[in-house]
Amino acid sequence: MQKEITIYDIAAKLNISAATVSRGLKDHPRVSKATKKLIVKTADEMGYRSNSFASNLRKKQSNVIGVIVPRLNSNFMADVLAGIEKVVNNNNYNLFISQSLETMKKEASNAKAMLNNRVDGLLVSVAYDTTSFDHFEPFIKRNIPVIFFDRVFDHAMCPQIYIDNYKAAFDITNHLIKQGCKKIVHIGGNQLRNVYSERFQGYKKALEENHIEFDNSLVIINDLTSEAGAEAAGEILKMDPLPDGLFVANDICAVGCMQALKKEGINIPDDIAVAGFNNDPTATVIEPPLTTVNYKGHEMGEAAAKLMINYLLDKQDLQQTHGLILRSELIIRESSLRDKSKQ
Amino acid sequence: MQKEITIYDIAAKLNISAATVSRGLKDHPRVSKATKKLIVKTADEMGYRSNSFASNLRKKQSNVIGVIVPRLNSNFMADVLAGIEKVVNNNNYNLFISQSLETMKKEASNAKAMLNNRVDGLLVSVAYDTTSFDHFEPFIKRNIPVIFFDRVFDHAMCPQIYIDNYKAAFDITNHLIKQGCKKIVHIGGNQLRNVYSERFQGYKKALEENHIEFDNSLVIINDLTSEAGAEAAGEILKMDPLPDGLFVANDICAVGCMQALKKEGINIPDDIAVAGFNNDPTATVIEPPLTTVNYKGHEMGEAAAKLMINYLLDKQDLQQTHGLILRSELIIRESSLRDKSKQ
DNA sequence: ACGAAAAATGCAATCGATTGTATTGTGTTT
DNA sequence: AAACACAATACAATCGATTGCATTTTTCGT
Repeated sequence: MQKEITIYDIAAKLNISAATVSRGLKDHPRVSKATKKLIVKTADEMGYRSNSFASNLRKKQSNVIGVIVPRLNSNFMADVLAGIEKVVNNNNYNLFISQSLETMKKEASNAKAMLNNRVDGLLVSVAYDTTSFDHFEPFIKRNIPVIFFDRVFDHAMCPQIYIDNYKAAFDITNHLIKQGCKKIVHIGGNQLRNVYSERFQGYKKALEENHIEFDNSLVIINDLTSEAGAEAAGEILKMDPLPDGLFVANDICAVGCMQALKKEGINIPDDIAVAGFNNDPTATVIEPPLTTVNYKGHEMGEAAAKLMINYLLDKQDLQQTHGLILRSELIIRESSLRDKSKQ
Repeated sequence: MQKEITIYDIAAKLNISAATVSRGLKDHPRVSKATKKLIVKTADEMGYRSNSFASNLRKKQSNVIGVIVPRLNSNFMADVLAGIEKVVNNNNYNLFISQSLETMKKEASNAKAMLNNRVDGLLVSVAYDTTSFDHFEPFIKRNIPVIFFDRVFDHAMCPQIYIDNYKAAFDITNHLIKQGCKKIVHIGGNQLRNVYSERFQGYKKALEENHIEFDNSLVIINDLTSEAGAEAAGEILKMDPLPDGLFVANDICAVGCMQALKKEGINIPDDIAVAGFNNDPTATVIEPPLTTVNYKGHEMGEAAAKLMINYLLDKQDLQQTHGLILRSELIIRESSLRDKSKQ
């Protein structure tokens, strides 16, 4: 194994100073074109690679952006990460990625690791049970930007990127009502999280506007997994009379619930019209295909990363953009579409 | 914003040397317990965080492991990453993650970035069109371990982690034949990649053992997306007589194909029995549920990460473990199960 | 209480790139 | 040919933690 080449080795070989080599390699205007060319050529020949540790130490920045997500193995998050990676990579930054596995404890320890590894910025979608901001305070104190996406946390110094969950939930519930639903069950997630509480509020608002009384016994809160969906189906089937509509806060859970309902002979959409949220791949595979809200993770990832990069490059004021609301769209499929002639 | 605290600040405050502080912080045996406690306490009070740049520079290691995958937004890869992250994180390493987007070009540029960022090791699942090892050579030259998983590349210095694709494909094809299939179509991916060529070979071998003549016109090679599956369905429907079995090299494509076939009135499994590969979430949602090969990405990720960590910690010989074959299992569902009484 | 061994701490070089300032070199003007 | 401007390059300090070796302090046996 060869010894690593440094700028000093290059300098020695060319009989010039290391300072000039350093400047030459990064295209500094104070180095003549001829010398530059020679330096680059020699560096190449000698198999030089810049030592980022030394450079980072001196420059006090790492060109690394940290990302903390609840889980890596979720379709939505994978999309988001793909979007982030694309932007970050195009700007010569690198990504540190870790998952909180939905607990604040791990989220905090991840944040600490990111801090010690001196990320230049942090992108976060918070865990299911995060209630405190303490683990992010050290970043704020040091002026390291923290940006929240999707599952956001309110903090004056942290921009947020999300969709209008309230409106989307309102629209989709409204749609169910228009299809003739009068008794609509809502399956939601932890109300601590904006995404789930807003979806719940949107649902309530739609009921209200349509003069349907809100009934708390029609609300089921769980962890929105497929299994939880199947369990919820059990609860639904016990309701008397049966509900005629169902709005679930995510597709995975909606699909799990649909499968269980179908097994019990429930006809969708005629007995119960169903709508989900997220436009998961399974939504188009289930029969009937699931009405849902589409919001592209890839775009959200790109938006979050771009905001971060712009801040890091221009040092523009982060507080100027406090919120960034991305577009979402209602996708109506057969799971909620009733034959108008029957009504 | 406060100035960052260094070991010198701590040393000054305690009237001891920076060397002792450094040793005290990392629990070096040559520092007395009393001093250690004092150092840690003071560091804590002063809000000290270690400067990883300086430490890395001196120690010539980064405690970072790089991962290059074809795509982040695939269910399987997300599982793998979750597994990797878990192990790596438990061992105080961090993850650099990037995606090649299935092109060797981006894979090479990612590898270069990883090299310059001085990862301590590299985990790779190669892109669709990777034909050369050149971009990994610099790692080998520097003794930086490179481990391939799932989509592996043959190289004497690089351990590989994968499942027995050949056997799994053989078994699943065999299963189709046992269900009475005589004319089985295979939809496969780029034959450059071990995973797809081995699945193809396993399919051929099963035909051979069952004295069914291999027919190249029954083989469709595409990029295994859902859309490609739908297209393939078109080709299948043109075959005369229709095939009675279908083995697809991944579930996403199989599901896309099934949906298209069903739309044309094909009955699955009675007209055509179908089997996929991967046990994607959609496999249990499609109707009828899809027979497939289950291999857990999470486990594969853990295995790859553990091998890497063990090497990095113990500097044990990497070449000892050249291949690590993980278990996979055939999951038989209704898409391939024919009523025995009918046969 | 003395010397030797053991324990605790300090010294100073090192890792490699960056950058403010100083110096050298080149060319132009008159 | 002297004087000056300006381009090109060199010098040397700096970033903060680590570690081999030297030095000081403590412990303990006799």
